[in-house]
Amino acid sequence: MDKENETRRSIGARRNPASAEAILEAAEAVLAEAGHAGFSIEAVARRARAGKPTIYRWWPSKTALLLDVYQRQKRFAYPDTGNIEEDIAAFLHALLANWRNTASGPIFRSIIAEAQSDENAAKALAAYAADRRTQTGTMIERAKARGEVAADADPATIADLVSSFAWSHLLTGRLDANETKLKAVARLIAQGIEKKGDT
Amino acid sequence: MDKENETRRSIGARRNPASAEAILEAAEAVLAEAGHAGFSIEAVARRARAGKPTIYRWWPSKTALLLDVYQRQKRFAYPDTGNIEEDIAAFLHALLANWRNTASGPIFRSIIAEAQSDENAAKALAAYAADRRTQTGTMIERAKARGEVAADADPATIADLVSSFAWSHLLTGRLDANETKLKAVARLIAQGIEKKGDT
Amino acid sequence: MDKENETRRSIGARRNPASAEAILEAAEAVLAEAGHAGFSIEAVARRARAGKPTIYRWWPSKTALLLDVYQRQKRFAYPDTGNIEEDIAAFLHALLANWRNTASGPIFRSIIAEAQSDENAAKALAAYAADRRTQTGTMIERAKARGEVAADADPATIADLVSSFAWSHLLTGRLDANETKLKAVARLIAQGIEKKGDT
Amino acid sequence: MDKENETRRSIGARRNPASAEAILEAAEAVLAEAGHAGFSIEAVARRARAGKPTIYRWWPSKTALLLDVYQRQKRFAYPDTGNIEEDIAAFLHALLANWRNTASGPIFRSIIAEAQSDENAAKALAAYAADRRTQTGTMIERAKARGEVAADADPATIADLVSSFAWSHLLTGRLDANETKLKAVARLIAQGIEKKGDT
DNA sequence: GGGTAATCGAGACGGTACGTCGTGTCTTTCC
DNA sequence: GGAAAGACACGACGTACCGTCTCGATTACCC
Repeated sequence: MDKENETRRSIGARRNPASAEAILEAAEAVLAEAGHAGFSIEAVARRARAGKPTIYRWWPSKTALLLDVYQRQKRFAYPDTGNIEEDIAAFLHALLANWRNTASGPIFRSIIAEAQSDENAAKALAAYAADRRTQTGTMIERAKARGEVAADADPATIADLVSSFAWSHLLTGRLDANETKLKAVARLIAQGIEKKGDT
Repeated sequence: MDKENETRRSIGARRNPASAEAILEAAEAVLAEAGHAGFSIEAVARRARAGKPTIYRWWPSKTALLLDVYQRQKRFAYPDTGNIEEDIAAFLHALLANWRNTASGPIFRSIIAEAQSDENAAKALAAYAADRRTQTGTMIERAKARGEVAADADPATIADLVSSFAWSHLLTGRLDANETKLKAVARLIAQGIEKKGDT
Repeated sequence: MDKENETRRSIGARRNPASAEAILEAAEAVLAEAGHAGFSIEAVARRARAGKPTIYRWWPSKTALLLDVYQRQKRFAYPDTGNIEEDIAAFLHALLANWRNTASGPIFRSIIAEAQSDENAAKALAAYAADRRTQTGTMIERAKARGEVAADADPATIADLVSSFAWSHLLTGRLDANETKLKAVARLIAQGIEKKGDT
Repeated sequence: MDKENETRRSIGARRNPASAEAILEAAEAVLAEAGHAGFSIEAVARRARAGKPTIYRWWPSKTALLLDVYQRQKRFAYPDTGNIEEDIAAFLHALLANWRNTASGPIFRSIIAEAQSDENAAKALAAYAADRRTQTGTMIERAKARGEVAADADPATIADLVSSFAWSHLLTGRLDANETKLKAVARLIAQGIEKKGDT
């Protein structure tokens, strides 16, 4: 915090980690305070007391910086309650709460927005989303192993459905969805994929 | 098209429909050719051979213009097959096809992107999405009336789940989702909301 | 004043004097309040509750309107004290006071400014200034008749010198020139043109 | 001239003299070609192939730019003939000739016009005019030292009278005043301020 | 006394310029 | 050779006026 109240100088012919750090922190702060609209390289440079070229040297585009900032965000742990319906409900609850209470919500909104016009952002987002689906899919796999889920249910598809629901709430400013609704959705999906009792 | 190769004039103290038309057409063309990134009021004005103030007079923001363009594009009938699972599958299929095959897909992507930074866009999008959920909800209501759906299932929530799935495919460039996956999702949701007891 | 609180209507196929009057009054008021910078046809039309075309119909340009407004201004009487030095001093005093205390100062500034780019204004101003020089010249003629002034002194040139001095004070915001300075200038000129006592 | 047919670049974190030069040249050219009415920052920027912000960075207002252009133009030596009447005549002659034969005349007209609406221009012009009066006043001071001028004559006031006469001729398109008239004015003023007693 | 013609207010139209902001590139100076 | 600093050309932003137009209504004049 106060270690950077003085001007940073070059530390020789190599990247200054303090600058990189300051820039990422500034980017996060700007995003949290001013949102995607106020997020500009200029604003980040001003806030980080860094030169614009320093930013451009290490991040080729606004999108690259956004993605880096997002990577720094901590992720929550996947719930494992032993019951798929409760798992899904807890997952949705934790995801929305995380987006609502940390800087990661605005950041992820920005990335999605950016991905609609920027090719690199689009690729990065697609890759990230696919990875998330796989991760979330393991939750379903576990339930399948427990015999809760029908054999023909595709974990990635189900994960897709769950996170799509979360995304649309993020993108339309509905992160404060009430608990009842989340539970209803969890039940709906759990019921939709449940193993029919050997009928 | 060629009926307006001359300069448009004022037609008195009221809106000139020819200008409105030209602006919407130009907006659509600019969006199609330059994408969301290249979409600016200036570019639209140039293309439409209209003055910037004329655009600002009738559309308070870039987003308002985008939404108008989207409304012009989207022509979409809700399916009614007499079976909720087929209805959902057909709905998803038609929606993704519409986004994929017309200009409406890129336009809607732009609107969502815009809504992440612009407050007015956010409001406009939220209102639009809520309206869509209600519309789509009627599909569920019909099924409920037919006795296909459990009494405690909330049509808006189910519509939300369905359209969220479509949105996330739009936003991550997966409009070419294969038929099997769409059918699987439709079955999953139909099963998740089906009326018990009749089994 | 209150005779025009209602919307003026056409009075048939002829100029409505009430409109002309309202426009000239509004122009004068706008000029007095906002100065040359804030003087626009739009502002005058708004203030006069008149349509812009009504103004353009009767005054082809901003300059024409300005000139008309200036013509409406009352002019002061030329002093005649029986002594040329006092006449000049009184003339300068009255002219500067008139410009300072009435709307005519800002208006005349505007006309001079306008005349620097507008050809018509330039012609009108040149004609007006020449006329003024002739008028003021009569003051000198009288003195000549009284034997105060040398025979070879050209009244128009002297009037030119006097009014130039006033103009430059108007144009550089020095209308509040102190009395002593005006008197000194009057004495200087009077001395410069005095009949040398038959020496 | 042709050394800058390519785009100018930044030369680091300091003012690029080539840009300043190009802007001043462009401003002069625009003024010469389009006159005061067609003189806009946009036009200058276009012509100079410079960005508008570059102009605004160094010249806070249109007038500041105009004044700079005027300073570049005006090269003017004060006459010193050893006789005040001849000095004044030569000064007037040289000043009007300079305004008539170089671009400085139209430019100064523009500045005066601008000063009638723009507050900053007014201040800049007032300061400039006061400085000129002081400069011209030294001509009178010299004559005073030679014993040509009465002790109570104020150099600044006399300079004011002389330059006012020149201004009014500039502003009303009378720069081609004949020599006789200028001489008459010079004699008038010289006579008006001459030291008495020595007669 | 009915039709015509010119007037009125209103305000939209295509434009141009305003002054500001952000973009990504460049160069110098300091470490 | 990295870093801060900040100038550069560019172009979009949203606003204010420009001068022109077309409207619907309102009379006065002329046949």
